[in-house]
Amino acid sequence: MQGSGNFLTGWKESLKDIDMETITIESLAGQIGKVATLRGWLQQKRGSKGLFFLVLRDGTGLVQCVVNQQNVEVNSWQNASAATQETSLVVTGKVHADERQIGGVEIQVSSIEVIQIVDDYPITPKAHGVEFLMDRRHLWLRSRRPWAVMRVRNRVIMSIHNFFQERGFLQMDAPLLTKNAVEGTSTLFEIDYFGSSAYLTQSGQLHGEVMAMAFNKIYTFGPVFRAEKSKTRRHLTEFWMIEPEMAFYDLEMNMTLAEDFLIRIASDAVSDCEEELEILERDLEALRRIQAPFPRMTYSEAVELLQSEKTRILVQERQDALQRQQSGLEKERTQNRDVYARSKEWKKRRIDAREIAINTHLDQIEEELRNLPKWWESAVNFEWGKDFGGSDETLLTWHFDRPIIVHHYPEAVKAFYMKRDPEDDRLALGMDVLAPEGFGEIIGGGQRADDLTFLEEQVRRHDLPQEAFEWYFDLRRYGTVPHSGFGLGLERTVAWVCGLEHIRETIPFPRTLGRLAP
RNA sequence: UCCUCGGUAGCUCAAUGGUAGAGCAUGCGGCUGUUAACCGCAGGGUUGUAGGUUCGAGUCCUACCCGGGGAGCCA
Repeated sequence: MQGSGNFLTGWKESLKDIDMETITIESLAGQIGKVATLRGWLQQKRGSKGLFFLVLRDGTGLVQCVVNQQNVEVNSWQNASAATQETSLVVTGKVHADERQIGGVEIQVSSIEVIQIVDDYPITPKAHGVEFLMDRRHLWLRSRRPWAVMRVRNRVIMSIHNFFQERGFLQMDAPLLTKNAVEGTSTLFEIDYFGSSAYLTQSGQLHGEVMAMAFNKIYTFGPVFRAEKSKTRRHLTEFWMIEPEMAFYDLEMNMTLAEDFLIRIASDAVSDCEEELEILERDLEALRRIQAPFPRMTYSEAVELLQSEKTRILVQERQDALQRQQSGLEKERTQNRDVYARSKEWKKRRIDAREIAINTHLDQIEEELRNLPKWWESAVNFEWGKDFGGSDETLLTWHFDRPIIVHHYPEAVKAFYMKRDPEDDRLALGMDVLAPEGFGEIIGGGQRADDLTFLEEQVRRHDLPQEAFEWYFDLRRYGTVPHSGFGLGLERTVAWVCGLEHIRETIPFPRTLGRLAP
């Protein structure tokens, strides 16, 4: 059947026929010398008079397919000639090893059938802005970069399940619709629930505690919703959170679990996502350094470090490095302009493109140079008792090459259900894990209050409705035990593993302030 | 809500207050080993909106709309 089917008129039937012999691009390396049939879309096309190079995408990878006019029927040659970007195709040909090509293989095409020719695919293989791409997210997902990110996301999700399942945790789900706010209503999405109001959950925390008292060690894995009006690279209004909750765990055990957990995620990504991380130009060494032990410090120690001479020196060094980069780029730009007039046309175009890249980079450097003094000022004036801001977290993580754990926070900046430090009532047994390289807080958690009287008092102090928490109080009435847990933000974690600047690239369809579609 | 940067061709970006341009994409032509292929030709614009200053505004001023980044808040 190779190369002879008329797909233009009857491709649906034919697809069924070839199903047995169709293989995916990712499995081509084991098919050298054989004839393979591939189904996919045209990512890119190059060519000359009697020769076309088609880059085929099938979702599992990319492969270059060479069409030589002398080796194919007229019909196939016309199909190759007519194929445009994202045209859906069935390609049959011999698999050749070729180290120069993507995936190390190349298809010597014997026939091409077209399923649909495409006109004017909007995402061209050139630079595009964020807004343009996000408006076309349904198509953008076909591109190489989202391909890599989504595959890493999938790997991270599998690592999470494997990690907990291997340790005897039960995966259980918390409800998404809730009657009451856990921590204030300002960040909750309110919905109509048969005439009365309800909210979309912003955490599975309290229900997680219920399940831990029933099943010992559990983890939730589900979406949460935050109506925060934040427009930053770290925020989504809908994101996925993983919340383990463990009976008979204290803060120390909680921190060790979080540490083992992140090490597992990073090491699985390094070993299983080599190709994806290479596409994303991720520094693998940075991920390989994610080893125990993570630096641990109390909030007070963190404040001290933040305001220390060591931080000032780091800021100074960063400033110097940026200024060196800046003058280097400016010098390059000047040199390019000098040679521009006597350059050939193609070279001029390279220089033009490079100038745009340099200008963009210089803008970023200038912005950071503007910010650095403010960051230092804010750090040195930091008052004990406040929560860390984004810049404070970034400066703290600059001191280390792996995630850091900050614990024993002032109780005022932590949730009402946190247990107090028995030795210092001003402190809560909470902990945050801050990812390195400025990726910020990816885990927040702690040991939960297990004393009924204390919790009732806390609910009063926070002006929360007592009756709504009766079921929660029951956990402290009937067999209360020390217990702990934490929440991991999936998208922030994926952004960190992939080394992405924007969190919105880490979820298939991001929901942010001002974006609800596609 | 506040601060800050931006909005020019389908896309990415240029343009001292003085005739709106380039590359890519698209169309046509050329090229048998391309890797963001290359070479030639062509079409493509109410410069976000509304006012104002000026002999003259993409450029300056005012207001508004939309977007990026950040603060607050957070994973």
